[in-house]
Amino acid sequence: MQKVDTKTKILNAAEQLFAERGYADTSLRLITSQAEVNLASVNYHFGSKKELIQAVLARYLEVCAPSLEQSLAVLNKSDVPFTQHDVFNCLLAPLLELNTFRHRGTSIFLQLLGRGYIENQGHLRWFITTHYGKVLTAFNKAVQDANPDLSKEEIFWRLHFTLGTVVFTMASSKALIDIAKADFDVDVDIEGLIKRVVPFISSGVSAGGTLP
Amino acid sequence: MQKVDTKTKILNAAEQLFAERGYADTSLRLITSQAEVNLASVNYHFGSKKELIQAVLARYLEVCAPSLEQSLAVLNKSDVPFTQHDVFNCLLAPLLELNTFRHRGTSIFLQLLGRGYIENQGHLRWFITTHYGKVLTAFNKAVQDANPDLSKEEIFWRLHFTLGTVVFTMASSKALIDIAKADFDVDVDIEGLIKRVVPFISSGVSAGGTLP
DNA sequence: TTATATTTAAAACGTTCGTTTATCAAAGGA
DNA sequence: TCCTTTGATAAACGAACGTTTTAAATATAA
Repeated sequence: MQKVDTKTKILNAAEQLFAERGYADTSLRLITSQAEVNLASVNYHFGSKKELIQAVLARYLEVCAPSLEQSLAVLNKSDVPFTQHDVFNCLLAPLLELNTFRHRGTSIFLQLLGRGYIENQGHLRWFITTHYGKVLTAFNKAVQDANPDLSKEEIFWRLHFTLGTVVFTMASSKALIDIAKADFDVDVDIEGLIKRVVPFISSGVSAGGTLP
Repeated sequence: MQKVDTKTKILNAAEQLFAERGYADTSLRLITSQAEVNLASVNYHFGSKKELIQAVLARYLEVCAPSLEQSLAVLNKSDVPFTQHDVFNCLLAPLLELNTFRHRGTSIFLQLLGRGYIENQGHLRWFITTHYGKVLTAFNKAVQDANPDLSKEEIFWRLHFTLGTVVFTMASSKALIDIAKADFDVDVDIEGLIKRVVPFISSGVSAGGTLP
């Protein structure tokens, strides 16, 4: 049995609890007791709770961001026209790749991202933006090219609607999956959830103008 | 100048702060200082913070729920077929009606609802469900009738996606409106936001099956 | 080995929170 | 009138939190 150092034990326990309960509702005492390390070691290794949160996210961003950038770059460099469906597919592969990086990695990452957006903590918004700026710009460009009929402003709104859909779905994915099991006796995992949400948001983004 | 009693002053200050900052991030001390009343009066008049939160929501539910029920009942009793667009329009009028009940009432109510869903406080989920059970059932039936090709399970998922879109949009409406003003120099109010989100979710709910 | 740096451990600090208590003023009814 | 109820106010309570301090233990290098 390999020895896992304290820093990693903290990160593993923290990402699980942050995803399940949110950042504010997860105390350092809960994390350290779950990780079976001392309370003070969080501040020793990470400096503060804020920096721990950023470190938890950083582990995923380091894996995900380059993969996403490359995927979008291929699409944007291409000469053949592409659809909104292609754009979302660009996101899908790098996101699902996180499941090989860690068990339930995709779900955890999207939940962490969602919690960060929902809990109004400026430092996280800033942290994500600085690490995701290039990806977001590339993604925005791809969506514009896929929907030449939509104004930039319309795209702005619809991408935020999309973000809301995904973030909310992931943040409450556990509850949704449990309800689906109880009400419809179906087993849905995170991949099944994504497969169901993509048609929804694809159709929404490419929808016609304001209803008559 | 009419005298406003302490209870109402607390409710007014609380709903504003809850909508802006969320329930957990709004302390009773902030509420009572804003309302210019004594700290202990919250527990005197409402019993606890939980009950204050429920009282804040109740003021809106009492106005909104009957109106929504009636609106949906008319639709469900009708013999002529209706579309998804009609269903959402059923929600629109009672929701916008809240703007006459209170300044920015629609926005505040949807934000309160969204915060309640996002902040995983069981008592609020329970409170909303018991007060909204009939409306939700009627709404669900209307959506099924408007989309006979979709299975109940598919509708279940898409309605939760819709909920996520609306809730997230409303919870961050202030930020979104500010960004839109800065980036596109447009003034969007809550009504404009709804007009933009309805095509998105309408198209999403009625979308075709899983993408190939 | 000794000396130095790193990591763990326990305890306490200072703050904020929801809630409770104790006291007092005002109002209402018999 | 007196007495009870209702409401307002200041003060304090106990718990939980992030963080800091202090000291001991462990690893590293000379």
